[in-house]
Amino acid sequence: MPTPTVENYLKQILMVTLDENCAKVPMGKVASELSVTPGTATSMVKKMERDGWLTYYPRQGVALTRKGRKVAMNMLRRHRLLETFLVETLGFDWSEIHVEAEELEHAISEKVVEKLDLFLGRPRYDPHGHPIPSKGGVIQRPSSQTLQSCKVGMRVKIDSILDQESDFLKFARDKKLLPGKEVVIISSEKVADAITLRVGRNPPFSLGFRSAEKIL
Amino acid sequence: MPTPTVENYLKQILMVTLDENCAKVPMGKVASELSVTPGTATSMVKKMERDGWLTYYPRQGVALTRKGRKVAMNMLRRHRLLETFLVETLGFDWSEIHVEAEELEHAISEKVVEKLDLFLGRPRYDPHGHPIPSKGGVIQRPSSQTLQSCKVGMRVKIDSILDQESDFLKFARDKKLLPGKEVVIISSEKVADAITLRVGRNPPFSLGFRSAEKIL
DNA sequence: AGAATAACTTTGACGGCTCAAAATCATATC
DNA sequence: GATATGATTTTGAGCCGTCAAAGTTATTCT
Repeated sequence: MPTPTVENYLKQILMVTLDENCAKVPMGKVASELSVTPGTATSMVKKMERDGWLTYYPRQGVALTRKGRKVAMNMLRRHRLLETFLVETLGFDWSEIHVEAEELEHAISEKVVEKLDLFLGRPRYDPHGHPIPSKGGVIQRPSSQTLQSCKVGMRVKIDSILDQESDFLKFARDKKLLPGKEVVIISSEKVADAITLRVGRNPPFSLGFRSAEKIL
Repeated sequence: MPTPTVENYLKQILMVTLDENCAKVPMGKVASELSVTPGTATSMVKKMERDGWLTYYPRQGVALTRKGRKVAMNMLRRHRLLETFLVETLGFDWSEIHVEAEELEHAISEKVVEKLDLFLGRPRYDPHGHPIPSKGGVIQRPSSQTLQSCKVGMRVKIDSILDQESDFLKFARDKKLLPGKEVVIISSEKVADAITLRVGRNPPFSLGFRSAEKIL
């Protein structure tokens, strides 16, 4: 039932609640996130409340209803599945896929989503390492941060490695960089785009940021 | 620049001209083809004329302009490429794909179309057996080929001339280059981008490849 | 020709989504 | 507490694509 525009509002609102971890998303955020004037956001949000997608607390923000959240999750699923497809199957580069997926996610039917999911081997993470919600709308809570975002000196436990590339996984195994292990961050240079770390007593080694993003 | 709706009108109009082989598509046909009321079709068509997509002959029908035809061909290409993908890659049944492709064709970017074409191995026919227009907008007419693709020395019969431009048609008439006539290919120089041919006993003359593409 | 019918166009209206600009409210500051 | 600043809401407007219904023109059939 939702129009593509509503789907976009829903998805964007969900993404903010998700990574801001707050209950109400303020209108300003909604507007900027959707690149729309504040007035537009307000009127749109009112219509969406009228249609039961969210509840609107004037001058405070919005929160998705159960119904809205379900659709939003589904959009996220589509988006991430499509991104995976674009990279994995069509050979797109990381950087270009977001916009493409943004368009396609509204046009793709549930049936196609399913077939795509199957074709891709029911992936759990998209090329950025973000978890793909299941059909039912359940999402793996990151509950952890990427290695890239850790501060120097921190001692952290590896939760999971998002990359599927066998080369990378092999490398990680060599370095004992495995789920459950504890590592110490020795340095993290933004300019050099590299992180140096040590696992237990093994010799230290470095990782590019791109790789570091995949470690939780 | 065209909106999805305009793209639909364009594609549908092209399809009618193509398989009805008539120059002007009557408004009734436009309306029914797009499942809108006649009034809607009229007003839409007027806007489209204003924007240069087609020319509108009141109470007679519409004909695509060069610009409109180009976009329409591109839509056809997308549609058929997508249908091929849905069947070939995702394992859909050929009966269900039309509606799906109809939605996706508006959302898919040129870049994705290209990658998809490559991924599918640049297919020439879709699952229904319809020819897939090339990137340039050329469509293989069933049972005929473009003049451009003929070998030197071949003697071929003109099936039809795709261009609507009166200048070109006048030129063709002068040269007796008409449907039904037989022509002999005298030379075909890829580097010079020209084909020389003779119609019957008339003096030979040359055609650029661009023009030659329009002769089946 | 005259009338009936079919094809097409006009008119007036609406819902979706958007903007700019003015009005209002909430908060931080002095 | 009064005020300035920033966030939000309201108002008035416009474009797109659509419909229903009334009006016009062409065509066909006696």
